Amino acid sequence: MNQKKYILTRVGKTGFEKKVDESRFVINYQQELNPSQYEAVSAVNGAFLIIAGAGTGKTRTLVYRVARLIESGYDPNSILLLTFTRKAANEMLKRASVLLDDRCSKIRGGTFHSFANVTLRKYSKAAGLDSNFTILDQGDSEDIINLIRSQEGLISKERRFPKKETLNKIYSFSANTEKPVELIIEEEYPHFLLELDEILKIQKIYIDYKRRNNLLDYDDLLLYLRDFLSSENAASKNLLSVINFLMVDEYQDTNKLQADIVKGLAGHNGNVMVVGDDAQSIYSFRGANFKNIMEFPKLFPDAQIIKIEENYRSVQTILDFANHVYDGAIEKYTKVLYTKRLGGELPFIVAAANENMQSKFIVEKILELQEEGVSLKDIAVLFRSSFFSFDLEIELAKAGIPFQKFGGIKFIESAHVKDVLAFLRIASNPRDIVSWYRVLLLHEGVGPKTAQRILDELATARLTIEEHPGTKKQFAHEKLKELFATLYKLHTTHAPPAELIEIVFNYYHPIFKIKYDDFNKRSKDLETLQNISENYRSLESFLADMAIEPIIDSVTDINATDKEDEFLTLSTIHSAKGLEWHSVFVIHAVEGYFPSVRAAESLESLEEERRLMYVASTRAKQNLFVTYPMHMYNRIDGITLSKPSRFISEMSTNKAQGWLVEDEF
DNA sequence: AGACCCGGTTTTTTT
DNA sequence: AACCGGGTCT
Repeated sequence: MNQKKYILTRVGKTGFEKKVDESRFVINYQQELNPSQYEAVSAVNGAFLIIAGAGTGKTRTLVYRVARLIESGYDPNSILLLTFTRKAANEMLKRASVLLDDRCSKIRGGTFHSFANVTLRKYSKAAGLDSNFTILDQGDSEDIINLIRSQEGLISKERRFPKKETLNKIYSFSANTEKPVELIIEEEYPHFLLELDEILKIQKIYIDYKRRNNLLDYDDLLLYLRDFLSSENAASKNLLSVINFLMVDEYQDTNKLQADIVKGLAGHNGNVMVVGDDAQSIYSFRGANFKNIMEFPKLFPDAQIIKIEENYRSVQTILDFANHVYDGAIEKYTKVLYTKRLGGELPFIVAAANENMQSKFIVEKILELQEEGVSLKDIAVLFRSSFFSFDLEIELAKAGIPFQKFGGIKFIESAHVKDVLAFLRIASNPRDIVSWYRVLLLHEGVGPKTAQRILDELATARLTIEEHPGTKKQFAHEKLKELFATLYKLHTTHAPPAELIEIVFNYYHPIFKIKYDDFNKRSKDLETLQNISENYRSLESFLADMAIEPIIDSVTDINATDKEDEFLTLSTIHSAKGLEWHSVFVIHAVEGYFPSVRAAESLESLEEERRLMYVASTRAKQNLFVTYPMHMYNRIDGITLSKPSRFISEMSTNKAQGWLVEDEF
């Protein structure tokens, strides 16, 4: 293995790969790619930063590089492709397989988090973990923090103390940016500076709590991975010796912690290619900073920079519009997007009398587009926040237009799904206290206090999963006997997840019916959960995927025509990242909504809103409609006149056409 | 004391 | 839809 690595390095340094005989490849790379794409694709050894604007064929470039490396004889298993979502990873693997052959699907790929999960379970011992650790989602983390917060007696009216959401955000931001909590509070939450000691104390208890109970939150996955990679132990060397080529997509949205992981994964041979676009950085709330992409050469001093500027996606009029949006940015790196797709209609800026008119306009326009032969799957409606689409969803349902919504409340976050998963999580990891708490609270007569007492008993091992509390006088609830018996059965039955879910359902069903008035609607979600579980053989992988991967959205979001594959896409702009459609609507372009009021506080966040508009408008290939309601309802003032978003009011008149929709429908 | 019920409030964005 | 706070019931 070592010998091979040595030879490869030599070839790279002598520039051998530049004289490769192209005819030995199945794919004609030079012909199918433009010169800058080709330069990126044919790169083999070394560090590369690819700056690629929207729609310039980023994915294409990565896909071709994978194919070329494999054609060149490298083991697919030695290529690791980190992407932003599982969807993106699968898409790339699929495209690469079509392009070349099935070898392409053998490469390693996924998100930073999913890669961390797989790696940490495989090398759990070396990473200092139990292999059956439970992954906490954001809600779980908040629940634990809240529990600690109330135990510490920090909830009182006189004292203004950060809420669980805020605490979690502070800790997470600290982990992702690698800045101390103290600094985060100074910079972002100076009003909590007086509470610093308590905030740090809670963090300490939280960290300790997770460690004791075999729990990892999202950030821990990355933290443990980083530390594992930088540790000098045999296991991590073993892993690194296999990974020969690292590729990272959407690099502009990675943060300091992820940059360290990149360094840890590629530091041993320096073979790394990252692809990104500073103009599309929209994840600063997760600690990403668009300037980080420019720091890449600091991480790998020999890095070569390749720019890809020709856009293949959109017509020129849409690019002009998008470029104008981005022109307004204060800090930017010059980049010119151009296309050979001249012509195209000017983007529309549509003012509707009110929100409902906006929805009706969109429905009307979609029907028109369909008549022109545009398929529903080529149309998307994008928005800043997921609740902006509520009114539209109703109108779409009335018009019988099937749609699927991405972003916003997810199937997995709904209370009833979390209930079921909690049972399974206890079965997998009896030390999963959050799940115990959740499950205990489902029972009549058990509230926070009783649940906490039972948890204390469990923590001190005076009570175990096999010993129902009915034997202890203080917990003489008949119901709990049955609960413990069920959990014990789940814990000891080694069966596929689908069978275990069956056991949970039997127990949970009566509770479910009492707890939720709308149990009929919700039971569809449970069916879906069971269907998903059929695909898994082990409980652990099922639970891990449910925590990390954005599986599917709530069935309640899908219009009656369930299995239909022709549907309209409704999506938050964040979830639309990397995707494209023939026609795109961007709704609610109103000051206070997009850009959001919350962004008004700082220049940086306003800048990010601008990039968000840039991302939204560059999703469109042929038609772009930016709409806004002229009147909006708000609880305090009733119906008020709204102000169009600065991103459209500053648009020069030759870059868009204005339309007005009044109550004519 | 602790559980439970009601009603009002509040929603950025994601792993 | 979920969270919080306050008031009431057991």
